[in-house]
Amino acid sequence: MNIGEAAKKSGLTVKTVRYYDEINLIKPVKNKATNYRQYTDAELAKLQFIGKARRFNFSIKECKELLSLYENQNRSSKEVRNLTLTKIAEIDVKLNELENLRTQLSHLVSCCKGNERPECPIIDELSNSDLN
Amino acid sequence: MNIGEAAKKSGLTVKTVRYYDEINLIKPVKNKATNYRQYTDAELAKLQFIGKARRFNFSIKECKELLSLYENQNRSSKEVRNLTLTKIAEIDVKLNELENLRTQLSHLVSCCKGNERPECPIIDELSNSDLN
DNA sequence: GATAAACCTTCCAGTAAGGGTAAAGTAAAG
DNA sequence: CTTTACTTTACCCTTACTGGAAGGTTTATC
Repeated sequence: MNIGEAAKKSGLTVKTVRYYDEINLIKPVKNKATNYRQYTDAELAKLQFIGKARRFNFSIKECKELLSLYENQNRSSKEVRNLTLTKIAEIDVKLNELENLRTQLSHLVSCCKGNERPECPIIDELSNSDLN
Repeated sequence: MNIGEAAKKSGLTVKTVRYYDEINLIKPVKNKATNYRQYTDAELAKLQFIGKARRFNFSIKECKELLSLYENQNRSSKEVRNLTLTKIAEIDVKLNELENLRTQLSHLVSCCKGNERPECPIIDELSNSDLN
């Protein structure tokens, strides 16, 4: 199938699919006559695989690893599991950071009257040179 | 003061400070003879202000807005408060996304034996062409 | 058969927010 | 006088694409 159909069926954009070819993630053969990319069903499945892994927040590099595990019939499920656990740990770090930020910003907002006057505890805090 | 000192006192890298000059965020005067950037105490304070706002997850563009409010003695605290509330809302969206991801990934991990065998529910789920 | 719409191609530029490195000028210390 | 530390500009690299221009191909319509 052509790139447009592959894109539609995988839920990716044509641009993205072309990009995955460019970075050697999923390289289709090319029709010699037209120079069009030709995607097989197996390649479509990989595109779908990548799309889902990306939605699960795996980076392209991690997707490459997952893809090679996906293609390797001798893989151990432990490898995949470990990759996923690492990803969860990263998400936890990010969650913590964001929760802290939220707490601090909420606190600032609760201190700020939010009226027409210039006095603003938020600006005051940002002006404070302590690094917290 | 020279850029090194300004960077150290603001907790930013020299590269970052130079970048802020480049994008017209904080432009110091230059010593004509040496072509070195000369930072005043007021500019140092702004660097510290930006550094803190960045740590609070404000983008450079938002930092520009906050900086102009910081410098505007006639600002209303409402403006600052609204910017902050918007930022909190963005953080909430991101928190939600991450929590969902975490839940889904945790579920997958709990289904995966993580042994030497190739059967892996995580890969199976990623291979599933449903978009969830 | 001509033409237009709907595909497809490559190439170039840009995003956010800097990081890395090189070559070269300047300053301070010994 | 030399070494070391600091500074300058300039350039490319990062992530994961997105947008657009200029042009080739295919399909549908007149």
